[in-house]
Amino acid sequence: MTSSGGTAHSVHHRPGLTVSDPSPPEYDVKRPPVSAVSANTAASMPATASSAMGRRTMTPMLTPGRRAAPPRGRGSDVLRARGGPRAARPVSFAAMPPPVRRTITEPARVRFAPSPTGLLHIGGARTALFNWLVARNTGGTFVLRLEDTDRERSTAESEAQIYRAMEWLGLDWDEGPYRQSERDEVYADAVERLKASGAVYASWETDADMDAQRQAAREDKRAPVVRGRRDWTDADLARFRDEGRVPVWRFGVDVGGRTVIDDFVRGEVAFEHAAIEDFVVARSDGTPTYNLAAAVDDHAMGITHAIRGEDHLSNTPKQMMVIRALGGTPPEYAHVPMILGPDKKRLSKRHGAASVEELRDQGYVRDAVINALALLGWSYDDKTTRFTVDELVERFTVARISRSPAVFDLKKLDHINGRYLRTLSDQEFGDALVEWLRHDGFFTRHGDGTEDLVRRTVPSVKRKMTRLNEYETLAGWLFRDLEMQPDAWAVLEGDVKHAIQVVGGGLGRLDALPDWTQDAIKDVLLDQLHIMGSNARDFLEPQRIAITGSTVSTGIYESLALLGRDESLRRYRATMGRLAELWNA
RNA sequence: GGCGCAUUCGUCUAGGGGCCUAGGACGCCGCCCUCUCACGGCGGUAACACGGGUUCAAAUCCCGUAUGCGCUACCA
Repeated sequence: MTSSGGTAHSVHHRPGLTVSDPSPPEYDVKRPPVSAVSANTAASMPATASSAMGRRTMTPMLTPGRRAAPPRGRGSDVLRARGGPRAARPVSFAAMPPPVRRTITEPARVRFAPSPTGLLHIGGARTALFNWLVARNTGGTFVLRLEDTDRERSTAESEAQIYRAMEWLGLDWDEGPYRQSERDEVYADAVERLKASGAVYASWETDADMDAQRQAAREDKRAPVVRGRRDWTDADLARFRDEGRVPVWRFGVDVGGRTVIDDFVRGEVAFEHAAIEDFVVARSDGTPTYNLAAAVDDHAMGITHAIRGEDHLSNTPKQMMVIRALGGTPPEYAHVPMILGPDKKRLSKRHGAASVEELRDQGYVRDAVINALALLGWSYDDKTTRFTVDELVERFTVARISRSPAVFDLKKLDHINGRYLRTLSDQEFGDALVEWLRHDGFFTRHGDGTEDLVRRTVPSVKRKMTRLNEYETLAGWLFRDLEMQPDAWAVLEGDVKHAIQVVGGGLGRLDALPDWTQDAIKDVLLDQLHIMGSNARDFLEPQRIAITGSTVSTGIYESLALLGRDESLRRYRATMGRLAELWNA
């Protein structure tokens, strides 16, 4: 394998491009179910949120020398030419092996580095998940780092929300959270070293100067890059100082070079330096910019693999340059595709349940969300769509991350959520439901004593629910006095005479029923149905409405059993009363 | 404007020259089950962006075009 990342100017060779292997093609070799990674997961599988969850202590500054350099060898990379050699016959160029997709097998030190400037939305959560999966899968380390160098936009609430969302998802981090705002010395030190080596220079130009440069380049159809003058005379400098000008520090890009990223998901991506401007590394107030801080931290924290959104791809060469100028080796990169809203635009608050916490509030459960997130931009094979978290940990590999952006589909999440809920035992479902209802304030509204009743409804609601927030509409009628919903009343009102006959018939039989069990209720109602010669729907639907006031509820027999004899009969009579009133009017 | 990335059913995707008259899942439609809504079962609808090239053979490789997205800040 060539050195990934590639030094500037380096030429990259693909070993496979030289046709030298005469070994017979391995046709029909099914893709190995998983790459070698699963072997070492057993030991690292405490997938349950355990260790570092909530470990909020700040580990002090890390410096490059602090920990042993992580293994960088690629000897263990799985080189996998899918499908094997194409042609056994005359070797033509068209038969060259396909691009190799590597994966990560050695213990990886990865990081999730959100900027606390808003909600953790599903795009960020997905990135966090992928990193976490790689860490757990390889027996590596998951680092959480807050990129809060933008003091204006970073907020404590946002930071807290990120922690809450990650904890809910069970994405426990092993180190951190580090805050860049608390690592000033690290960046200052790095900038000093860059100054000393001449990698950066003071740029005295005004904003107007730079805008003019960019504008000129643009009109010239050239890359809109900016380069500061480095040949000011002493007199110039003296004048600037007199004027009170303060320089920014720019990275002096080696204009003739190029940087190649050997990306895990995109393959080799090359950038000519001529199109990269001398980017600012330290602002005039001395604070670091993103491209400096991110690079310095990845290096200082010994990050071996940077798995992040594709929006960072274009900035990657800058970060690689910084790290190299510091004498380091950049991490390897995997740029995952963006997640878009239904309108194919970048995800934002406008897109409904775009934040992780909103998903929870709407009654989606953790495992379903994880499952859905994992399938956004990643797949295991051509069939499998359900995964437990443990299975994801075992099977995830960056080699199977897709390259194109994905639209997040709530309908699909609904399906996964419902499917997941139905796999739970009644006990587990009850626990999840009660927890969610408590969080939603259900017991505040209906009283703490209702938990027992909620649990008794579980068998009736479980297979009907897709989201936990549907409980209220399905079973809410049980917890309040009879409230006739307009659409339900309309059904009875549509044929008052029939309604009176049918509801009255049901009431008569139930009133005389000796033992109030679901089976007995069912028998007697069905018997009455036959006696009246009515069809099931015409007879049974009014019964539901009579006691629930709704057209949507748990099953009718179950509902009556749950309500209890006295309350059921009371509601029947109330409904009959209203019907009689209407009839007499 | 420059640079980069991407493009398979409405959506998520499988696919890496012949296993593809393109597979799965969600959605949608129909049927069955049925006390509503669901669930479940069965069946159906629907895609290789376009144009060239390479090849006996292209969804797959190459080139171009189009479109979308990203970066292009003293934002991250």
